[in-house]
Amino acid sequence: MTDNRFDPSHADGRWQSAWEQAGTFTADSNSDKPKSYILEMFPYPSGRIHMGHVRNYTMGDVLARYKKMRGAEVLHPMGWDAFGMPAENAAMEKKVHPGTWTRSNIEGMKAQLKRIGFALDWTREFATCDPEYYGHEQALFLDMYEAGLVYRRQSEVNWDPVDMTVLANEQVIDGKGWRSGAEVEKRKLDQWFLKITDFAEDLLDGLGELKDWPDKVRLMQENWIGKSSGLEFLFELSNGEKLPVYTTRPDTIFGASFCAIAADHPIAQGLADDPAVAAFIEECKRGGTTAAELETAEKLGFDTGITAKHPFTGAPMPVFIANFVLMDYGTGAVMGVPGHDQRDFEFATKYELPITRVVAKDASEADAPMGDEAEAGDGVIVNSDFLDGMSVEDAKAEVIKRAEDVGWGEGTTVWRLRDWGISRQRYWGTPIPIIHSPDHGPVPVPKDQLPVELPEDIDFDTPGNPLERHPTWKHTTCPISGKPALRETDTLDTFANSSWYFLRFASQPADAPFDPDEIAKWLPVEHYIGGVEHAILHLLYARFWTRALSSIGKIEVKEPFAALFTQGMVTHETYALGDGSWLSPEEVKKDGADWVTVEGGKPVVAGRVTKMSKSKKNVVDPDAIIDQYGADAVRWFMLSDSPPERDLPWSEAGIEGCWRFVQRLWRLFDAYDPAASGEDKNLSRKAHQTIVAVAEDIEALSFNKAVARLYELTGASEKAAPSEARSFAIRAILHMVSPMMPHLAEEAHAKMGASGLIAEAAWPKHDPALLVEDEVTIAIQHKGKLRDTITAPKGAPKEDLEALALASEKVQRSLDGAEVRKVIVVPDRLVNIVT
RNA sequence: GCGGGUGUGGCGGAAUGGUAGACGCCGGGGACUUAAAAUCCCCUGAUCUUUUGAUCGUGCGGGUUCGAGUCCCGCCACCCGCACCA
Repeated sequence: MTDNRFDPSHADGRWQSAWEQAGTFTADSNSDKPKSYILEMFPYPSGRIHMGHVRNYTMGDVLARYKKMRGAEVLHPMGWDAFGMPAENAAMEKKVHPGTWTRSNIEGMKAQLKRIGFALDWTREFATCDPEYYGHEQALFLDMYEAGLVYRRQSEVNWDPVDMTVLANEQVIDGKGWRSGAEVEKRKLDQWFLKITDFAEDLLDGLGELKDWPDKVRLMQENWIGKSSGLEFLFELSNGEKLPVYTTRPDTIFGASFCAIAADHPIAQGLADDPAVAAFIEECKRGGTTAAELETAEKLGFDTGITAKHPFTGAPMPVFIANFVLMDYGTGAVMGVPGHDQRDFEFATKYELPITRVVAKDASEADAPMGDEAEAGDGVIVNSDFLDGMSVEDAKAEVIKRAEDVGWGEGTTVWRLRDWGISRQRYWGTPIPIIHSPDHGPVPVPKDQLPVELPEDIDFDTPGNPLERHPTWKHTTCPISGKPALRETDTLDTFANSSWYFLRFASQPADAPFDPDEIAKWLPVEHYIGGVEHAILHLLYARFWTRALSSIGKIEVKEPFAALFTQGMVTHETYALGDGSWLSPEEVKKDGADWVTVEGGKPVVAGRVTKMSKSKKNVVDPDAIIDQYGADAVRWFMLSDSPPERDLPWSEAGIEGCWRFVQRLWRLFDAYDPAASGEDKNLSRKAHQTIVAVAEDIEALSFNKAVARLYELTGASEKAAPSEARSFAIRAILHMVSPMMPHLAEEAHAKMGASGLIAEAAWPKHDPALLVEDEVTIAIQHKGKLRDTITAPKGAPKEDLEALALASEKVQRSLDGAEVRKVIVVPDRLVNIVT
């Protein structure tokens, strides 16, 4: 008996080699075909590929292979986001060079990716730690420097005391370092910044054109950019100084009863000689910034004794130092309007400051008492002199106009977005190509001296930046004077590396970061797929670099990613012993309805389905699964069942089901008879309908639906007797599953005697004439409930359907002699009888 | 607090306002086999009913409609972002 099974352990490797030898997935920029750039977020080489990568790259792979079948020249590259702190941590823990560690991880992960059979153009592979890549990045940095988009200033930074480095605001989560989890400290350091705020308006407006991005991501970016408009104006203080404040509610200015300044505001700092003031400032800094702490934090203030003169009434108002005012937003000072701002309300209540109503539902409620919270809503201005009776909107404009006329203030726009601090006191990153000259200050490294390469001989015996303490590396000469000078020892934030890699994939000349003509051919990326965790940081920075490079004439394209898709996580059930300690899936087995340990049979609690994570031991290693079931079963699993944007629960039973289907298909392909004759109208129609539907599903990234339809057509083909239509259906299935299960498809394709690679084949053609049903099932309802179904010719006239419906025995029984008042007929669908 | 999302069988999930539960998984029964694996066939929302069938059923409460998982109004629960941003 012949072994009629598909054997991935032989087939997978064979076809992977065949594709590689044929250069099947090498993108040709000079092709006449329409271009299609499919990109998944490149991985950080942390050690091993995990199921999340497999899911992400399988989706992109299906799109890439599908696009190729539809006649596109596809660019589907892969590379490595290779700089970053884990490599340095490994260096410290395992005494291995970050480069060695990274390159070895890349080698291992590349081998893993190859086993899955992704249709990647490996000729374009690079790692961001390649001197060639980061050298070009340094060139781009200098281009931005020359264009005035880079500047250096002393700034208070978020200092991570564990990682000994500066963190971007985005990398501080609840007051803790995003990686180390350590409480972030404030330090003043000279830092390099990129002027992302110059592009705040463009980045915000650009979101409107990104129709194929998830609304969620666009909203998150919109909030992050945080545009607000209002009035910035000056208060004259009793000590002769002037205090600038910013408000979005100039309409409520007559309700102001105090001013509040941040603890690190210059005026507060100027008063810090007073021990009481100094103590209060200290207290403000101590306050936590976690959600829970902020929620419950009491509004605290310190009355400076200074008063501010109200710009309209001239009334003196106390100036407080307050713990709820942030120095780095607006001017670091606010006017307090307790009636219409909740924070001000709480503050005024505590310090017994006047709470005046200046907005009311209508003019007659001007004297309505305030409740126990501020009224931030819309209404009519009251108790406000010349503003009385105006709408909030009109009053805002009027106050701004008067301030500008007299000259004590002006309408402004304030952004939540800050410039991007890119200096990192780290070794494993792109060296910032600047030389600090004693005579000329910071001087760019001449471009012909790029790349500024990292030294190999470094030590990680002590915390801090190894570049800083390297004996020779930083010593160089000033490019202008030739005198001894020092290199900048900070490296670029790793997010810089991932801010332009998609350009380098599209074009990689040796002597330039990219060729703009090549970029124009491929960009924007048609589908960009990755995790939603990059919704703000990476995606905003990448958009910024693209716009910045566009603004200085390096490229034409303004938005890098035409469509974004954020896929869900791969999850798995968790298992724990009674004491709460986690168990891996291999350590447990099912005993009837219960879970027990494999060894000892101790009872196990099957817990929540959560993201695969090492700490919960619910990780499934792709390699082990591929060993057992081959690449195609895993790929099929990744596409089945769950919609791609939702989480996908991994299960042993599920992968076994996929494995069974792989074999089912194999048997079906094996039964293929090219010479079969005879008709099978139903199967033919189903095959043609499936060709259309699966294409639509893939284009909508609804892989789970495409999978379901392929199951259906497979089932129907299995049951059908040999016919020409069945042979057509089998060929169609073969081609339609080929982007999803490419190894099986190639193997079967070859076995059927077809020449060439199915990876190079075209998507099956459907015949529109064969899509049409000639008979349809009509639902018959009585009072909106289904009573019977009948079969009728497609396009049957309404009267016929009505007659057929009324002729139904079941319908007559349901009617039970009642008078038919109305009959609704939807052609080819249903008849609803109303009594 | 603000913003966004989700809610359908034991589970993952289908369903242009028109037969709810396609497809897959789990489960049950059977065939084949010395046996097992593999494979194949049947059943599988709930309740009642001998069959025919009937009633209920898409988080909850209303509404629009001949007809609502789908549209409208009001709630609830869970998940994810952001957060003292003036």
